[in-house]
Amino acid sequence: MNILVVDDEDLIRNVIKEYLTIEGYNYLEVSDGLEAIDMVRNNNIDLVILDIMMPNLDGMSACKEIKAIKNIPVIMLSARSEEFDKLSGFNLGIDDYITKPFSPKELMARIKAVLKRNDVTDMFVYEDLVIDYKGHTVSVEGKEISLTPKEYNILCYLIKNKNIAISRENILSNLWGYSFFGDDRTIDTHIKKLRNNLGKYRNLIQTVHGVGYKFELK
Amino acid sequence: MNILVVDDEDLIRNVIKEYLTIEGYNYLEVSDGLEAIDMVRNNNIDLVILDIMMPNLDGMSACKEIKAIKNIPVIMLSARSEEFDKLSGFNLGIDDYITKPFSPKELMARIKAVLKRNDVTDMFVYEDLVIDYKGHTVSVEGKEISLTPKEYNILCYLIKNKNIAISRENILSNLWGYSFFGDDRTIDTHIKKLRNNLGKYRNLIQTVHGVGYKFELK
DNA sequence: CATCTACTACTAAAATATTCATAATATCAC
DNA sequence: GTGATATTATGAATATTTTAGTAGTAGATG
Repeated sequence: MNILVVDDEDLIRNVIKEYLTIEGYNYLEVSDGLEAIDMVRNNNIDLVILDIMMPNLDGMSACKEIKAIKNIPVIMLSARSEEFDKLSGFNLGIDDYITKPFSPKELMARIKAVLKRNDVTDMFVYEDLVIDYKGHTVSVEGKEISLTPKEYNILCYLIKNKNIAISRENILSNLWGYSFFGDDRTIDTHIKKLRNNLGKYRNLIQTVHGVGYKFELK
Repeated sequence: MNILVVDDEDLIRNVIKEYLTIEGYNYLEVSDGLEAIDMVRNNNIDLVILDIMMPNLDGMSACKEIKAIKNIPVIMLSARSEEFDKLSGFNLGIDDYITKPFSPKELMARIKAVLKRNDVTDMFVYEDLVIDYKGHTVSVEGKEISLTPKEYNILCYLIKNKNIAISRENILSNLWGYSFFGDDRTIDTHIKKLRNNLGKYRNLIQTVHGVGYKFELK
């Protein structure tokens, strides 16, 4: 289990490190949100502990990005004075929350709980189309199919919004970040490839003429 | 708006009742989780306010059940001492959260906010004519009918203005966006096709001679 | 450097929108 | 009511828009 700790305070990181190591977790650390995103993108992280107040990129934004890259559990840290932030976090998909100063023992308990909880739910299954979010794999009829990151992300995004027609712009702004000024139509190409890869499940991705696409489960 | 309050303390219920009534909401109450589930199953509840600590079935479990029955917003209540419970709620789809003791005014504000957030009014239902705005689908007698974008948009627009006669110009300027220099009469064709697609509901779209069209619900 | 991925441009195909001629219907003056 | 007139409905042909598919290039990755 690789756990990434993101906090700009050395003291905090060191305390958490000590406890994580004792508990047998693999420990990784960075000190701001941007590095965290990089880390998640390039390493096989299983859980992120994220401070809210950080330089470069705050915890909320980082959490959003992280969840977009890979749906791994995130536990947020915050100073007691930031109580209000709690609420705006509800929609970010935060998995747990703890206020500073916290007891390391409590944090460990929460990590265990979150990991356990996510063990069960980290799958999408429809007949024999299975998506293992943790392993980043998709299989059809028991056979793993290989998707590119874009294909995988689009699939997950459509599934997350299943039965909802999603516009190309929406997909772009959610999966490309905010810096893509290219052609909408690149989505079509990804969708085409995705459909081909999905084989007999290709028609779960419906085109909504004049709007975009939709993952439809009856 | 029917709001269900689930709490085993009479005092709390009464306070909330008083405020909800003032605000013009319809108030319903039960005192434990099991009753709450029953209530949601059999009544048209729009929002649930749910205490965490309750006899019979705790708030967390009740919330999970409720969300499974019907996707209505849930606001959780908890005593300050129950801080721990906050966390495990994150994955239950809780819409908001407030700790006791709370100011009724704040609770009202949250209710309003949650209702607004959830009120995308994403369905239109008349007998077995159903429009799923999110999914961009229309079904009659349980069967999905396929509408072109223009047909769909016109239908939605007429429904949005139901029982009001809408001129062709009005439709054009609202749904075509760009300045359309073609023939008004293209609307007639769309209406014709729309009516055909609506099958037994074709006559909900009435012709208002000399004016335009109207979606009429008696 | 070799390979995989993302993107773009272009063409084909499909779906949709519009026009137009004609039939049907409503409205109104009488 | 009747007929003249205006308005709407319909069917079919045509134009336009949108999406799918193809292929190639740029760019990233390892």
